[in-house]
Amino acid sequence: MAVSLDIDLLRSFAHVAESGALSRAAERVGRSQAALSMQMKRLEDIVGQPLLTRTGRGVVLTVHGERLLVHARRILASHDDALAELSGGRLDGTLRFGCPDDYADAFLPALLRSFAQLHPAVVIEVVCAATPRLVSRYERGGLDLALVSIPLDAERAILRREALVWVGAKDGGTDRPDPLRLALGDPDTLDHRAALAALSQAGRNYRIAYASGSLSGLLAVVRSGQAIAVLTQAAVPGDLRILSRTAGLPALPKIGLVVRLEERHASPLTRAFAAHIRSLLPVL
Amino acid sequence: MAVSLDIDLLRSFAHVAESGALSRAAERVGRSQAALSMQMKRLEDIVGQPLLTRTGRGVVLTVHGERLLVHARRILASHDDALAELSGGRLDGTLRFGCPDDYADAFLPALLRSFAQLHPAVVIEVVCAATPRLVSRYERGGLDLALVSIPLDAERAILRREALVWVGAKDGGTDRPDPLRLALGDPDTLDHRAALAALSQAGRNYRIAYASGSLSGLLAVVRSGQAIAVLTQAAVPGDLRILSRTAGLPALPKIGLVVRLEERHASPLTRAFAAHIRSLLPVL
DNA sequence: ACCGAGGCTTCAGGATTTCTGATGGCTGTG
DNA sequence: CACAGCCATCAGAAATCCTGAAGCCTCGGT
Repeated sequence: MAVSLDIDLLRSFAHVAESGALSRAAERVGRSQAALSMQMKRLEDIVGQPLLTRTGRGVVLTVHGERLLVHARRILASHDDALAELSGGRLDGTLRFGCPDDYADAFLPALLRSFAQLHPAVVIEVVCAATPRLVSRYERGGLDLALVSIPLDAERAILRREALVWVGAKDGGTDRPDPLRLALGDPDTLDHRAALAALSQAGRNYRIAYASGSLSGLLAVVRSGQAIAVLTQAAVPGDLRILSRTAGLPALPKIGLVVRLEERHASPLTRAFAAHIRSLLPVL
Repeated sequence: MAVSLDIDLLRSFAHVAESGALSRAAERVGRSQAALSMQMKRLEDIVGQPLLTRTGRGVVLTVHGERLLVHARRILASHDDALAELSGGRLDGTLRFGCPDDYADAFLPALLRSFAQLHPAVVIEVVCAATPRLVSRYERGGLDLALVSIPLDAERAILRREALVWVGAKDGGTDRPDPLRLALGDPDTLDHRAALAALSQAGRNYRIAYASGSLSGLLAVVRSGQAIAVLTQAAVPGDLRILSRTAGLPALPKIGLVVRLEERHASPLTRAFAAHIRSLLPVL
């Protein structure tokens, strides 16, 4: 007797669960209905539990079936991710990928290099911008795929969590001017909003010393020691200092990263890159 | 040509990757070395990419192999979870399960009921206590399995994230006495510490009006309107009120939930229940 | 009440897949 | 240079899995 589940069996099972009938599931997976019947029996043998109860019209899941379905979906999702990333022989073509500029340094090199190793013929055009701009561009169809920041309390499955931190010049003194001088990026970004929210909640006075969409301009101001800023932890360059919370600055929330794409009409290449991000980002 | 990966193939592949040699992997999975060779070829056909480069001494993974290995481990972990939860025909015996008392109301009923449906012959002894006590009890061998809270910034894979919130009596006025009156639970818990940390960071004065390990005692004090408390969101009973942050109370962090067990020498029953928690908790 | 449609299971035969054991080639080591 | 360790390949055998036919059951319409 087999001791492992089988992807094909699980896929058939998922179809059965969705359609409520072996015969309809059989159509979808392109096999005879007898085959489906035998597959389900096999699955029940492997699991050692009944999964379906046969009614006159079709079948319904047992308790064990319901639980297995949860696992089956998870396994199938991982499996499809794996195949999307690796299969299809040589992929080629061009992909327009949007990446928040604060993550570009931290993630892009590893992401692009490892994907290029897998699929050397693919050209990836990277658009770096603040998340809100990426979103609008994506929605206008100007991107195939975008990595975006979202608040942590959102519903979606978060790929990775990043801390927001206060940063200042490395040699900056420990004294903080009372109207705190801030350098802030794009006004719609999470870090911008989180900074202001944290300060006003803590009742601190502040003054915006610099505001613009340009990350490098912002960093220049911070390096000059004229202001401090809020960045995602991964974006802090080595020559800046993370200001510990002992400095009297309010705590900042964490934010989440997700990948945006329409799973429905994405090309194999888009799927492959999405799967690559999903599997790599959590461990980078 | 097959269009799906196969769990057995992936398991063989994982063994090959770990041992660096087909022959050793063959021993471990109990097949001939020729079989392993053919399996790996099959896998390469399915994926459409070379996975191994044959050296004189053994094999090493290609770039594609490395990426597949990541996915393979994920898939195998899900698969083993599925089998652990469902298989083995009828499980029976007794399991000592530790659950933080603040989650007991929210999760235990669903968790125990659905597991009982799967394995009616199993008896689960539940120990409800604050996390630190569960941990010490677990470490003394007094529990087979425990659900525990940990800070969100920990390394481990978090099963679920819960918000900490301020709660007060439903009809409590909106005025807060300046030395805030707090009711706090076990002094080592995350909620206790988070409450004090948040208040002192915000510079609020407070006074501890009640402190004890008993959650129900604590709730009684809060109901009386004599004090406010910090609870995990899931633990707030319907007759208490969550104090919105507009009330001038400092923000509280979120915390994470993980399951504690020694994967090494856990019984099938323990594994089954752990797998059950892992698959159910995120969606409860 | 009866009949037909739709649905599931079972069975036997055959096609396909996958294993084993043997053989041979290759690569480093002593 | 011979040997040991390792992998690929091959042919036959074994196991698996599918198809198509036949049978049983339930439901709904006549």
